[in-house]
Amino acid sequence: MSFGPETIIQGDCIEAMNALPEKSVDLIFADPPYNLQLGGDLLRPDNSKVDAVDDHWDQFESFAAYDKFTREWLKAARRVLKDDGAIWVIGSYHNIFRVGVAVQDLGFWILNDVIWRKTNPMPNFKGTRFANAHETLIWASKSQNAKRYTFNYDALKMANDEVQMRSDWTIPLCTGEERIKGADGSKAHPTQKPEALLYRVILSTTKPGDVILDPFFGVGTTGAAAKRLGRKFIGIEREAEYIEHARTRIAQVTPIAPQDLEMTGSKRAEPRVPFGVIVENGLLHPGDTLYCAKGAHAAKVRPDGSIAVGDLTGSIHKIGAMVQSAPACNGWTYWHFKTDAGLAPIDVLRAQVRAAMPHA
Amino acid sequence: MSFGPETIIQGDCIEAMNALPEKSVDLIFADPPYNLQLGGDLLRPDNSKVDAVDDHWDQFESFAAYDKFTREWLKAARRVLKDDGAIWVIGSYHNIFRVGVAVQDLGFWILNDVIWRKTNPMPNFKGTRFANAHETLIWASKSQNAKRYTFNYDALKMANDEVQMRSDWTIPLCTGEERIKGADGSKAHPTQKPEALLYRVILSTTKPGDVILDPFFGVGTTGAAAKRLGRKFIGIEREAEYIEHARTRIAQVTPIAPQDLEMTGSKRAEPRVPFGVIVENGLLHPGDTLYCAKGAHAAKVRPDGSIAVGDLTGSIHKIGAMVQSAPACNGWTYWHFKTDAGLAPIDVLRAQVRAAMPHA
DNA sequence: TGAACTGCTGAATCAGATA
DNA sequence: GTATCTGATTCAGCAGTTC
Repeated sequence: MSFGPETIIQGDCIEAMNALPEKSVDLIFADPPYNLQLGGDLLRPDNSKVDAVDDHWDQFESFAAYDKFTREWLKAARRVLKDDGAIWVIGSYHNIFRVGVAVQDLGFWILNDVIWRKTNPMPNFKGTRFANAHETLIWASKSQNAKRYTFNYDALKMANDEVQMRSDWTIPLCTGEERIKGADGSKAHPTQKPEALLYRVILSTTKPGDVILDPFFGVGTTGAAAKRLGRKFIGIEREAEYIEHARTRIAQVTPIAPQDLEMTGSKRAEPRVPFGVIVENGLLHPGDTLYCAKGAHAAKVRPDGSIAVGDLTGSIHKIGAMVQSAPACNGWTYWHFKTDAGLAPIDVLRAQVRAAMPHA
Repeated sequence: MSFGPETIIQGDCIEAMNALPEKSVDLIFADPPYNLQLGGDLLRPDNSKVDAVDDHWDQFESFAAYDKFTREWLKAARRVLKDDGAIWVIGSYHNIFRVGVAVQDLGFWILNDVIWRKTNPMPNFKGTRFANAHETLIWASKSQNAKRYTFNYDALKMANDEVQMRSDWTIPLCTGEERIKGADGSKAHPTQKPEALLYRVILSTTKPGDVILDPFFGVGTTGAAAKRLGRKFIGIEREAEYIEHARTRIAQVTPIAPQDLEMTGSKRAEPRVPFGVIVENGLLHPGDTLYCAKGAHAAKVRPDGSIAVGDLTGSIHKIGAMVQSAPACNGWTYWHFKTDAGLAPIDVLRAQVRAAMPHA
C-alpha cells in the first residue's frame, strides 16, 4: 500500500493505527497526552487521617490506567512501523518515565534520549521548584537488531557548524506568529510544538519521500514540517477543531523544491571503489611504491590491487594495519604516492575515479 | 538517633539502610548502577580502546532483575527518609525511565527532572547517534502531600546571576586533578561524578547540619561536597577499595562557610548559533540564494545549513574561503541575503536568533 | 617564560556489505 | 544464521613536552 502525501484521519489513534497496514510507515512522531488526572482525586484537604496505603493504591490505579493506554498505542504504533523504522516520543517528567519503560518493554531499542532545552521557558512563579525548562524526547528503533534505522549524521553535523550534533537541543518555544490562534485570539492548542523541533527530528531521521505518522496530530506541526521537507505524513486526531486548524495551516505551507532538498551525504553511501580499479585504470602501476605519511613504511603495488611489504601481501587495509600493528586501518588515507608536490594520499585517486563515474 | 557528621558503612545498601532508624535522614542522593548493555569493544578513530564500564556491579540479567533491585533499594531508602525529606537519583536513558517509574509507584512525588548538560561529553565515535551529552536527575519528595521539602530558592537565584535556576545545569565532567586516581595512575572509580553537581544538589535542597545519605557512595563525592558545605553524611558502599579512596579524599576537605561558596559552573555556556539553526527557524529557506557583498559570487542554501556553489558544497565558512581562494573566511560577514533595502549580511539573522534566546 | 604541540581520556547500549 | 572484508569515525579539556 502506498499513501498519498497528506493524510489526516479523525478518530481514536489506536483504532486508526490498527486499520493501517502493518510495516508501512518509516517514522512515528508522538506527542501523547500526559494528563494523569491526579491531584483532584488524591488531594485530601481534611488531612485528618491519611491512609498511606490507600494513597499509594489510588496513585497506582491512576498510573496503571495511563500505563495501559501507553502500552496500547505504542503496540499499535509498533505494528505499523517498518522494521527499519524508528519512533520519537516527547514528554515531561509527568509521563516520560512511564513512556520510556513501555518503549523498552515492547521491544523498541532506545537510541538516544534528547533534551529540548527551551530558551524561554515559563518561570516557576511560586519559587518552589526549578524552572521547568526542558522536555525529553525518546528516539528508538523498532528492535535491538534493527541496525538500519535512518540517521543523517553528516547533514546534522553540517547543520551544527561541523561539530557532531549533541543530545541536547536549544530551541525556543512556539510563540508569536507561529502559534495557531482560535477565532477569539486565544491559543488553539495548549501544547503546540515549535516547527523547528520537528524540522530537526525529520531532517535527522528520515529521507525525502518517507512516510511519517503522528498519532496525536493536534494542530499539525508534524504535517507542516513534513510537507515543507518533502515527506509524506499521516496524522491522527480526535478533535475536529484541531484538524480544522491543521488543514488550514498545512495548506499554506510551500514545500521545498525537490532539488533544494539535497543535503550533505554520508561517505558510506558513496560507491565502493576497489583499489584494483586504480591500478586497472593506470592511475598507479604494478611495481609502484606506496608510503605512509611519514615515509617510515613502504609497500609495492601488485597487478591485482594487493600490495606487498617484504613477504607480507594483502589489501591496502590489511597491510596498513599490519605494519602499524593496529587492529584496523583505512588504507585509502594511510598510504600515499609520490607526486611533484610531495606525498599525496591514494584517496585522491579514488576521488578521481568516482568523479569519472556516471552519476547514479 | 543522631548521626556523627561523617559515617561510612561498608556493605549492601539495602541491608545497611534497613539497619538505620526510620525517618532519620533529610536527603538521599543515589547514583545507582545504570545497567549499561554494551556490545564488544569500542575503538576510537585513532584505534585506541574506550575504557568502558564493564564492572560486575553494573551487570543485570534482565530489565525485570534491574527493576526488582531498583524497587528494593528505593523502598529501603524511603523508609529512612524523614517525611519532609527528598531524594535525588541520577541516571542515563539506559535506566532512568525504570528508576522514574519505581520512584512514582513507591509513592514519591517528582518535583523536577533536572538535566546535567555536559560541556565535554565523550563524542559518538562511529557517527551512529547524537552525542550522548547529558544525564538525567530526578528530584522527588517523599509523598505528594509532603509540601515542606527544602528548596533554597533565593540562594539558588542569587547564585545564578539573579535569574531563576532552570532545570538544565551545564557542568563539566569530573576530570583532571579532581578525578581520584589509583596507585597506577588509572581512575579509581569508573563513574565518579563532579563535585560541582553535588554542590548544587546539596545547596539547593538541604540546610546546614542536615543528614545526607548516599547508598552508592563510590569514592565519596557526596561526602566531600557535604563536608565542604557543613552537612552530615552517611555513605554506604560495598567495595572496600572505593571506601579507602573516599576516606582519604574526605579527610583532605576543609569545610567552608556557605556564604563564601562560589557556585561552580553556574556560568552558562553560550551555545553557538550554527548556520543550520537559521534555516531551521525559517529565517532562510533551502533554495534561497546568498551573495558576496559585491554580488560576484552566489551560493544556494541547503536544508542542513550547508551551501552550494556549483558542485562545491560545505559550510558558509568553507565555501566562502574556496570561492575567494582564501585560506579562511568568516561566512557570517562574507555572505549576504537579499532584502528590500539591498544586500544584508547573514550575521543580522544570527543576531535575530540570539535576541530570541535571552537565556540561551 | 610562554606559546605551540602531542597525547590521553570521559557511564557508550557506536558499521555495513558481501559471501 | 556466521564469517570475512572494506573502510568510516571524535570533542573538549587537561597534562606534559617541545620550541
